[in-house]
Amino acid sequence: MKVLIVEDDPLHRSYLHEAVCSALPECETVIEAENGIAGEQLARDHKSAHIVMDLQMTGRNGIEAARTIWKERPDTRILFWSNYSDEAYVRGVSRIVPDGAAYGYVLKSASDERLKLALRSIFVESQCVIDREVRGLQQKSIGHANSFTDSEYEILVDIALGLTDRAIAKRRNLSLRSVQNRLQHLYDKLDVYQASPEDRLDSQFNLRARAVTVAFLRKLLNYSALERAEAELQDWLNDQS
Amino acid sequence: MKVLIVEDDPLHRSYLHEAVCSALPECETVIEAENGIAGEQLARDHKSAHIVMDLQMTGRNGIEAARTIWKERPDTRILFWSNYSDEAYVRGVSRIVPDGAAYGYVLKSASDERLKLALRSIFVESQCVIDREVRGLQQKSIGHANSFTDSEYEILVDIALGLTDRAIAKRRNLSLRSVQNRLQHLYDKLDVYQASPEDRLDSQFNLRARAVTVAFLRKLLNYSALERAEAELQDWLNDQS
DNA sequence: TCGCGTCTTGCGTAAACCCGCATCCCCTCG
DNA sequence: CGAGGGGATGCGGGTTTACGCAAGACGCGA
Repeated sequence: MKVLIVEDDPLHRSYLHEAVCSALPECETVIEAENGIAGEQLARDHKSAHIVMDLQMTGRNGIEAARTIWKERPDTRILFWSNYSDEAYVRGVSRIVPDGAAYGYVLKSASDERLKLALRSIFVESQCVIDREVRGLQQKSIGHANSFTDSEYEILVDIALGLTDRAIAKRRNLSLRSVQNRLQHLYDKLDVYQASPEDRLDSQFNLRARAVTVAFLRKLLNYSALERAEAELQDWLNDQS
Repeated sequence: MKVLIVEDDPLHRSYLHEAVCSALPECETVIEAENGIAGEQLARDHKSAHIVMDLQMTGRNGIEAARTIWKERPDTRILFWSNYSDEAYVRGVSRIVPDGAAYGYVLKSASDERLKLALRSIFVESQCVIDREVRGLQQKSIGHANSFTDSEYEILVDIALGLTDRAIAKRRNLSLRSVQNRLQHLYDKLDVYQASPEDRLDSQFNLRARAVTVAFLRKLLNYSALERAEAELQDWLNDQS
């Protein structure tokens, strides 16, 4: 068995290395990459390797790297090991995982035990292991109450990128009014309407900008999500030319 | 000599602990805190302690913690040890450092040597040690060309929070037009006007939202800055009531 | 096949934004 | 002390947003 570790923090990398060796005695090779690009390359070079991947890396982040790796070899087993359980990450991951792939998501705050167990479950038993906390988010993200549908999330990203209603309409193939319609749903769900109930009507807030802010504060969006979205946007803009 | 370490990642914490012991043999006590709140408390309990602090922590982050610590004891020596050199962090730190205080800012990517040298310089020699890369930012942030004045930064934060022009005017004691004036300067500097020169005039972008986005992508803003700004905003809103 | 909820569109309006043009005020520099 | 530059304001108007109202469109069980 081979394991590829993709993690940019040297301390965490060596900790992982040790954890892998101790949890998987049958593993004879451990390879390390310190960023997403190198990780993709090494994954190509070592076709049979299982992967442990950090999500937050500078440059090419874990989600992007995982996407290209899975694109080339969908049955790769990947364990995401992250500091955070931002909804943006969780959503990002579940958006790219191929059907039937075995993968995992454990938080860095988890105990040694938990990490080792996850390593064995995924790489030996081919089981999915999702951290309880992350799982909670996924559930909520599907159960419709107070959570976000894909179309709402989509439009959230679009305004976060700074597109106009018109541009969104063009991009998503909708009428102007539909875009605005979706926006209203978004505003409702994000509860952007200032907590001041019987306060004066001057709402103080620019709904569009405020929506992005509260999404950020709620971890619905984060830097990495924005970065990816911006890249996609640029692609689209080029196609448009 | 006493040293207080404030850092939420256990691996980094123990690494720091070791670095401190080896760089400062004269240090007889090392105390650890795993978040900002605990850090503030321990700083109160150990008046003479020097501090090494992480910036990015969940809950109360390093900048907030440092601010209250410095408020109570302005001559405390603090070494910030961070993963990033986002302009938002650099700006946040230099905004709160008291006159004449000895402090430091080194990146986690720095070598052992660099870290140990910084520890000795600050805690023994009372010198300021700013990482070269961070220093670069600070300079640029003062040299006016293509950098941001405080008033521009201020209004950037305000729109990032989602305030309307009117609300900003009230908050900053400006006329509506002045707010819009500053906004235009901001848009200029952020170069929000779509890179498409001779492209069709439909600018695709909602300037206000786009400005926030590019500020984020350029690390002029980050989560922690938003969080702080939001807290200040809430205070202000309450005063308004 | 009917009925119902959800999503999409149009129309129309009031409010918020973006911004060129033109004063004023204040500070600095020669 | 006068010239010049930068920021604060007013005025005016063209755009874009936010959103109520209402008519279709689509899908899905009874």
